[in-house]
Amino acid sequence: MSKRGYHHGNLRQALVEAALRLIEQRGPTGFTLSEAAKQAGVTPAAVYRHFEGREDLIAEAARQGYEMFADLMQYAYDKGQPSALAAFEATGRAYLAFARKYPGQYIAMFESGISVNRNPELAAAAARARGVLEQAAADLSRRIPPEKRPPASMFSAHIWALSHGVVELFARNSPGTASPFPPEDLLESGIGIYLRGLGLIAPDD
Amino acid sequence: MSKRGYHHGNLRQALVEAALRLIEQRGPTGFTLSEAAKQAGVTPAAVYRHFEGREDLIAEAARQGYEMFADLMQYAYDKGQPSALAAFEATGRAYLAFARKYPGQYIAMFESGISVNRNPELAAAAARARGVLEQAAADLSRRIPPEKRPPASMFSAHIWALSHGVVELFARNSPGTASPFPPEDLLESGIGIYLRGLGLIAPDD
DNA sequence: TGTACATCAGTGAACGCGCGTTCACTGATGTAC
DNA sequence: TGTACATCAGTGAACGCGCGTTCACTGATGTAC
Repeated sequence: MSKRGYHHGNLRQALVEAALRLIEQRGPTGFTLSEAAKQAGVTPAAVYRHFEGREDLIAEAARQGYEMFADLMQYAYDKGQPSALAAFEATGRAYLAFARKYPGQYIAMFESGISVNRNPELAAAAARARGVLEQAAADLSRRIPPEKRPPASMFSAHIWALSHGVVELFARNSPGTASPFPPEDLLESGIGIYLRGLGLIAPDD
Repeated sequence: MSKRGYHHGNLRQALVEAALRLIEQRGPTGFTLSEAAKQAGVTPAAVYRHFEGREDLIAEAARQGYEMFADLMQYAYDKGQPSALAAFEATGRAYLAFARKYPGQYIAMFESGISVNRNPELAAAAARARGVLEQAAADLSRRIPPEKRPPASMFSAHIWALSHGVVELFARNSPGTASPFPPEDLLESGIGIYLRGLGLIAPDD
């Protein structure tokens, strides 16, 4: 497991990590295969021993991101059990926590322009992440009388969209505007109002 | 006003339009100054008679987008008067309508990575757009008892985030996943539930 | 109406650059005997 | 334990490309007289 010498040891993962660092610092545009290779201490040509090319490297970064994302949300969901409400709220918080803690992965997943259907492993990881949120939404919506219950997938799409919007507009400094509120508060209060609208928490909670 | 010949006539605007077309087709990454010049029937060097460079051209495309965006939302707001609720809902719908109708502008504004503070004109246009939504939110929230009323800027931030999230995740085909619902329905139902949560529309509407 | 001239929007050639990708190679590693 | 050899992860040079930007120029346009 010597890191020095002609053979790297674990170049594949080192390249993914360099790519994540670059994507985080310079955005998906600023990322280059050559720079990632350089940061891993290796010639650009060496990358082709492990990946098909630039896009394939980004896709692997995104895949790893989705795996972590799904794990994190699953963990939050489990921890909130047996309360469906607690599980759901923890899952929502995990979304933002992930975006904050792993910005490189988040950007690779949602802003790099790579399709989630690029390869089966990536698609599977993304589906798993989506599944956790939908499960949490389904659990919670079972408490709503069936005739006024929205489909669980719509419910979770609302929360996903709100979370994503908060991340993109207020949790990143890119638009130049300082966010008016801490993103965590913004998301938490938004979800709170939404759940009240569904009758899932008391109006004067 | 002859379009042919040595002098173009209105090259500046032609370049902006070519840029918008390219941004729409290939994303902010795929856009190049040279290609925009070519599409406008002109040498790349000619661009420098009208813009400082590539970024400046994108910024102008975004500025025009913000102006249209603000106009559209202002029009929707006015049209919904005197009902605060109708005005607000129309404004929300205008958000999505803009994103759909002017994808090039939308991408230049929100996905190109250019800062809204890049130049004063751009900042002013963006502030005007934000102002319309905040006004609509403030009007509407006046109906909520003061002690349980969230700040209007938080209120409008929630709606902006939800709208933006719906656009990014479900109104574009980029993630590869077919959207589970029409984005318009998703946004309308999401806003409906949210407003119910604020007590602004009847629980069993 | 005609001529001289200033203006300035465009040309076209050139630049240096870093990119992604390919290729024949080399030398470190690990295994068979 | 030592030697021969297969494997294969990395090298380094080369490629063609299109990019953004600069520069001295040219020729169309419009105005003054």
